[in-house]
Amino acid sequence: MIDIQLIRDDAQGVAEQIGRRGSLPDLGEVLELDTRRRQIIASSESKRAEMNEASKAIGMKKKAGEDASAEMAATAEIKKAIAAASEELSVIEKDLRDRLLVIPNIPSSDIPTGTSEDDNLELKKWGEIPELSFEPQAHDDLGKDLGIMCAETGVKLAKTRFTLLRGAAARLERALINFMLDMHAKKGYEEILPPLMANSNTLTGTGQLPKFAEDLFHIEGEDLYLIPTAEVPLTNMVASQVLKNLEPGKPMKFMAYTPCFRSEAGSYGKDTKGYLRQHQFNKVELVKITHPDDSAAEHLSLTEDAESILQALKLPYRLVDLCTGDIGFSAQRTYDIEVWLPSQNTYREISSCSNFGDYQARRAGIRFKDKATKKNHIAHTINGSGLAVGRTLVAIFENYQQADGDIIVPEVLRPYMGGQTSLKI
RNA sequence: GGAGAGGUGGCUGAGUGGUCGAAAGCACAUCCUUGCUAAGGAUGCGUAGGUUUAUCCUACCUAGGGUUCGAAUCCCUACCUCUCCGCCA
Repeated sequence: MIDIQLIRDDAQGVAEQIGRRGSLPDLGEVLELDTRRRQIIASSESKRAEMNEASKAIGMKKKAGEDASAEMAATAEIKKAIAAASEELSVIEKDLRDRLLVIPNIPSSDIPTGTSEDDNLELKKWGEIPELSFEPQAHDDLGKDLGIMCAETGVKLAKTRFTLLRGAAARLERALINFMLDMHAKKGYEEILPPLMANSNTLTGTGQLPKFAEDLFHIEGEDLYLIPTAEVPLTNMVASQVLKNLEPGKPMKFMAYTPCFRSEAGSYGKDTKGYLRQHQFNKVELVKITHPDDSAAEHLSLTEDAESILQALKLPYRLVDLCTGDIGFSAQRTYDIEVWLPSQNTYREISSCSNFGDYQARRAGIRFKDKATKKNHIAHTINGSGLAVGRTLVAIFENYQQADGDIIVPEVLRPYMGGQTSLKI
């Protein structure tokens, strides 16, 4: 949620900034509701004060053994007025909240304005694109030939967009998970093993609900959803809390390996082949809860933490600053890391690292106490994939493939693979 | 799933109809003491909203309804927790 005070101060300016995403939000209704809300609060609260006064007087009289029936009769009218006002108020507040919840975050002022990924800004490229003396094969063909990546079996067991890994691929996926967690542990992230389901309140905190319910798998008959990313449980761990020790330079850092579940509604026909876009995929997620003063710096360093995995695996990638039309609903700035895929002759997203500013934290009620002023303020939240495990496996298959269809195991992973140096036909 | 008990501030825990936003202790902060010394003392210390920004008002004792002039306290519902039984990795 964006700060209502910003809209009060300069609705036009806020609308224009959000408008950089592509469509201008209508903040007029919000502004009207906010004004009306404050009017009703003012009048109903003075009525309540009157009522409290009267009740207190009645109590005194009764205690003194006097008759208070006249005073008691007089409260009836005040009571009616309070009831009417509070009913209108609750309607207005719900309406206002519902509207605020579907307004996206204000994009950072210094990111490129644009309408699609074509307008994203490339910040850097890392690594050598492999010069192959043969036509590179797609990862799913390589996996199929090796007998270790079985799309048909996944479909048989569940439905389309499910894949079963076996043997060396299953082990490689597990090796990647352990490798990533071990790397990030050295950077001070605390490992978390969260629930894989979350309730609607939790999903509202990070912004998936109410607007994007159709992207989630819902558990029938329960207020529970399968998590689309570990961002949801990790960020909401500290929801509704006032953090006592959050200072600049001392962010809270969490990481988790979890499967992620996405309905992929609206992505029909996109990436239907292969292991790139699945209903279920593994991811190691990094989350930071930070002081507002250093969220930008912590965002950069979290992105570097994600990059360090690709560097250790020697996989070529590029770093992209997403434009206003491509960043997510809750984000104010997002750096995407895109890994090179030889069979597609292009870079594909493998990590998305976002700074949400105070947007998620306001929704989730994540605050910290400023030690100097003793006031509470809204914290900032940051998260990023470190990395998407399935897509990393894809990148290894493709970048480490040999002319004969074998796949070399990256050196840093060999200790996690029992010393195995290659996956062989 | 069956039976019972319960949900109060960062924590422990009093409070069963009025002056209770809530005793006490712990923790925390500032200060004092330094022959009670891994201590003693003083003071402060919940969250949010509104506004005429005042040591003013309002709301909040899991959540939502209800009774009452008045509810942390009584009633109903939901959720959650604990104990016992059953089941189970």
